[in-house]
Amino acid sequence: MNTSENLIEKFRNRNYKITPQRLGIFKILEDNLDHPSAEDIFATIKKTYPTISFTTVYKTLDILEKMGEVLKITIDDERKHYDPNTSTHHHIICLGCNKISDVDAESVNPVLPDGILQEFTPSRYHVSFYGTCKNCLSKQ
Amino acid sequence: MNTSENLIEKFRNRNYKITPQRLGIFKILEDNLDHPSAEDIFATIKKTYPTISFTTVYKTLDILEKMGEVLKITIDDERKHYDPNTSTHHHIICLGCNKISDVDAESVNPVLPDGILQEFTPSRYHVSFYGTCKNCLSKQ
DNA sequence: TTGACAATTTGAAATGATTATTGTTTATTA
DNA sequence: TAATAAACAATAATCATTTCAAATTGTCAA
Repeated sequence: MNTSENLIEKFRNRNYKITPQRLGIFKILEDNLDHPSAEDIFATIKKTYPTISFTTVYKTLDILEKMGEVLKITIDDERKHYDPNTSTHHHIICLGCNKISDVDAESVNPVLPDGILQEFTPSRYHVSFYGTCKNCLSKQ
Repeated sequence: MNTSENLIEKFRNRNYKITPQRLGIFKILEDNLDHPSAEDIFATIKKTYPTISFTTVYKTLDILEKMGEVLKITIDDERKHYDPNTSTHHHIICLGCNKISDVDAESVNPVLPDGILQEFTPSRYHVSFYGTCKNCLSKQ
């Protein structure tokens, strides 16, 4: 989980420029546990920079993902979500409202069978839990 | 894993009509371990029914998914894949060529922490492994 | 076996997320 | 403060998937 200062430093090291827009996106991501979509981030930063374009948001998120500073989560059918917590952990999504919460990594201990290990060199894994959140359950 | 006959029976029970197109899709899915995308299925069935439309393929897959007869897999960023094996199991995808293979369920034993269980009622889970397949590894 | 009808198929157009292009603006550094 | 390379905003394009409105067809009762 990076601070904005962290990301500024890392961008500098790679000769990426620090623009107010990028800084704004860093700040939104800092300590963010909400797993925002690109659209969520766009909507939030638009309050500060009303002229920012979607392209800038996607571009910045793309750089961050390639640098390994955010995870792109594919648990939701509809759209991708971004997570600044890049340490191994997992997610549960509500099938009613699509709310995503973190699940600690300790709860899972996957072992790949030999057959797979002969065919693949694994690099990481992610567990998607599906369920219904308290709020959606009460509405049913 | 359903046979075509199985699916015909289940469609009959729900008063869904058995059309040649649908039957063709059932046959493609039967014993299919390739995790085809909608496009893959479309391309295959087009050989038998050259006039079939993409809409029919999506519609049929949608019915099958809602009936619980196929799983829609979201492991691949680019597109969804369909799996006629609906028993709990997991997948590994090659980051090079997007090839997807099955991973037996026994290899994984996730336990949700209490905090999550107070917020969510879980219904299922799926583990996505990411790695590189033998073939792609040799090309690097 | 046929006819009626509702369900299905088709093809075209729409959608929504994401990416590419282009000309303008800006962060950086000398 | 000017030079310049990078990033910006706007717009258009792309791609997977959905929607929609005829035209067609599977099914079942007569």
